[in-house]
Amino acid sequence: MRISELSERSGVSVASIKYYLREGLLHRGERTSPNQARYDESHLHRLRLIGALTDVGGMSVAATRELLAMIDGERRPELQDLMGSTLKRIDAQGGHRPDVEEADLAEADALTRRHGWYVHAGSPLREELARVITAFHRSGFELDRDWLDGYAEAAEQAARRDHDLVSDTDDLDEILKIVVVGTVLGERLLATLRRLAQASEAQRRHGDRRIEPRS
Amino acid sequence: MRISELSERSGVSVASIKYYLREGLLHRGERTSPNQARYDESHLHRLRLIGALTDVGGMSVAATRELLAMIDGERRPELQDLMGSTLKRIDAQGGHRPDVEEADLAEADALTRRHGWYVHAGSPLREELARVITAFHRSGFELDRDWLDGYAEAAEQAARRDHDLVSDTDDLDEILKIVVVGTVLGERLLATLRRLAQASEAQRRHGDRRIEPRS
DNA sequence: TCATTCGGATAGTTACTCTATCCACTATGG
DNA sequence: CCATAGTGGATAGAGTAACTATCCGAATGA
Repeated sequence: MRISELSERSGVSVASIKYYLREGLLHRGERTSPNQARYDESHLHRLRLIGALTDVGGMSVAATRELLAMIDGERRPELQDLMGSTLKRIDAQGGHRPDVEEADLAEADALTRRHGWYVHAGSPLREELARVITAFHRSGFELDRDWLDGYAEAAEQAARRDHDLVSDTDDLDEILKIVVVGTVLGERLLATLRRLAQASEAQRRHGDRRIEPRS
Repeated sequence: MRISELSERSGVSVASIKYYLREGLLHRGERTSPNQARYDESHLHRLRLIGALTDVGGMSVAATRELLAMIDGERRPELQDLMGSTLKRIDAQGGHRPDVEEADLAEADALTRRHGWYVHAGSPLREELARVITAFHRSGFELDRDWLDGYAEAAEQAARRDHDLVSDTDDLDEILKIVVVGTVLGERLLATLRRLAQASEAQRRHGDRRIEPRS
């Protein structure tokens, strides 16, 4: 098919497709002449994946390109690197990092140790966890230990589910894709479910009571 | 204190503080003369909160303003509205919404029904859940029912923890603040913990095995 | 044939988040 | 009391991200 049909079928504008081609998120079509190319189903799938990662996953185009490059096997990472790399969609362009306090790093380490998690000392995830803890503190919250542990258990449960899914297959390409997409989309899924559960829990505990305007 | 001291103590540049003032995220200082104002601790706290929400929470300035307005009690929302509104940080400016497929809405409803969650038919969360499910499908995944339920249980566990925290107090202002900050920062916390748990689980299941380059 | 469409390059647009400059005025050290 | 550095506020500019529009010459298709 040609670019206009690809555009129609994917719902992505021709201009945007060209943009993704330029940016290297989408592989070029097969050239049939110096200025004519043919696209196929693989391009359609790729566009859908790009849409899922950017729209729902909230990833930047740059971060999406990196992730897709990993899926394509151009740079085969360790699982840890891969998860660290997806952090970049929050960092935006990874420029600034609010300083992490030493005490919060210690709190982060204590948490992971309580749960018996293996965390490399230089892991970006370790820093990120400390940063989130710092953010809580600077917002005026002291973190309850039980609350943190509850969250960690919830995270563990989700992670176990992810790996159960992976265990079904031996195809490395498929595993990688599941991990990548599962990390990004699974995060949105978990966040949305948490909000639903919160709203439902509020209903359950407080019935129809609303938060009233202040007197 | 004057603006330069506020800047030093908060680590936010004077220009940025002025920007937040302009944008209505930060309340004006007490004017002591036509062109002189005094700032206090409340401004410092607010700046820290802004930093937590934007840097760690990844929220836009516009979305942050809305959330802060709710905390300030200018518009007292229901819990559901409030959670829905935080979705906006993904929407960016709420412009485009990828169409949700009917079947995915049904799948979303089935999921919430299985868990006995109360979800209003017009809830933005219901649509968002369907959208995430659509994103999975369009990325080439069929969602395993057990996997989804596992995620839902994890979300429920996290939500219960949040409400345990809220139950400690009767101060509506405090509850609102906990819900808002807890929703945004808690999401980052849960996401980070999930990645840590994933990495750790990978280690546990596969030992030192790496993903090797393709032969 | 001849208007339409194509791929590709380049330039322009919009939105967001700051940052820099300007101004009239104020506080302060000497 | 004066020089100078700092202040609040307004306005304009800068940098980035993610498109979007325009242009071109070649190629397709009725």
